[in-house]
Amino acid sequence: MQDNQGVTLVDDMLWRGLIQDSTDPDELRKHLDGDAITFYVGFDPTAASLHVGNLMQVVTARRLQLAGHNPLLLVGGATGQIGDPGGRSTERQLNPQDVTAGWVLRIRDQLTPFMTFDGDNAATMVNNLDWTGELSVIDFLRDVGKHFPVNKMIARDVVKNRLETGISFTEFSYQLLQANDFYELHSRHDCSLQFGGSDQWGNITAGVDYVRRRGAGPVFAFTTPLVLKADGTKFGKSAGGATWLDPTMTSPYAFYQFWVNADDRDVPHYLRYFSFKTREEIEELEKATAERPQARLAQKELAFEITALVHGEEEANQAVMASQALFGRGSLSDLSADTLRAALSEAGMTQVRGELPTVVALLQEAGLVKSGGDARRTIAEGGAYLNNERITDPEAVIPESALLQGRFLVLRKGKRTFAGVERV
RNA sequence: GGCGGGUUGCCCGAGCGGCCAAUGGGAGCGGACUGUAAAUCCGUCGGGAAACCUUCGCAGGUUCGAAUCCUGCACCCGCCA
Repeated sequence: MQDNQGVTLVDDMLWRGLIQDSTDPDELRKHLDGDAITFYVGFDPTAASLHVGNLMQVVTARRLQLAGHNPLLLVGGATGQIGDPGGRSTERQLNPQDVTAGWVLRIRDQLTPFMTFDGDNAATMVNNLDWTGELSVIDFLRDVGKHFPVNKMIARDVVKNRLETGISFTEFSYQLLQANDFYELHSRHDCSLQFGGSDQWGNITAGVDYVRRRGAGPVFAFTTPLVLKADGTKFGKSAGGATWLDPTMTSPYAFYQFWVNADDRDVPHYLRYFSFKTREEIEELEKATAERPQARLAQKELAFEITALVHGEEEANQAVMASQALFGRGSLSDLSADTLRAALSEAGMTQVRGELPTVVALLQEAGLVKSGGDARRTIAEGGAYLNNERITDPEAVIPESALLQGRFLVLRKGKRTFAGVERV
């Protein structure tokens, strides 16, 4: 598998830094750069939507499919009910089964646009509940459990880290389920490769070992690196919480802004991990950033590409347009009614009727502050703006003349949080 | 089963009868500097315009007055069995 410039899939992935750990690197290369194979990557339904932290896996699966391999996208209806003990110090709160089942459907829908489901190497959705749900306790303990030495299970980092603080048998068993998934997918779909985030390495190798113990295989695996941020904070969090892929949970505008605001030092990594641009294009962007960082060219290109991938090109264009209108140099009063409406809708629009309220009330209604005190504080700190002019009097009633195009107000908190108001 | 320790604001963590809406740190938020970046510095961080109201696991009680004392309940963590 290689493109017309002779760069193989593995070469490209190595350059991008997508391979953190792998079983036998030479074998992995032969496998991935050879004939089409079937691979799987799993997503557990632990929330109603995937977030940018999951994007690495989604995009990598797409990369492999574009290179000609056959994807199995597993949404863990079974494992999602058990809970991966990894990456946390306390027991998970189990969600009701019907909630998890609902999330499975949503996440399946969410994954769909990233992959192709027809053609020679069509992707397939699978759910481990299909083979785990009916497994009896006796069968599970005899057929699966017998292959897992507890001493090895305990030695795995994720379990070891929890031994002090506590881990239930439920979560302790998680690795058996994931290992069994690999075996089942190997038997049912001839799946020979699993990948996942580096936090999944233990679970993944448990699967590789298990397949071998059952006399099948060989199967291969690799993990993608944890996305790190230069400032040491967690990737994916931005003002107020996670950045979700679901447009009702994180608007396309906010999603676009998430990427635009990426730290200069992180952008080169993000481009490699998430973008489908070529190596030459990426290196070009890096050069541009080094020369004129304030132009944020790389951030903008990255933000557009990822937003278009996740939300479609139309939404991405809207986000760009809104960003230009709101952050642009020009005066807001120069914007047309249509542009204002569209831009503010992207940022979040609130409607008010009749008399315009005080700025404190308006800031609250627009959702920029969480209480009246918060609004007053923000104004006192000089962080509240109406139509890009700093608000100084919290009790001021907004005059009719402030309405842009006779009906819009642009509220801003701090440097970059906008909200629109439309008087109807 | 026994003994001891713990449960405080988003998180960590002081407080141990009034001066406590509760020290300190982190996160968050705002300002300055910039580039919608980083670093740094400053400010802010329950609700209320205020009076004042609601918070310190839950429910009662003692007291003029409790996060602080007592009783019961729940959960967590050690040590012993």
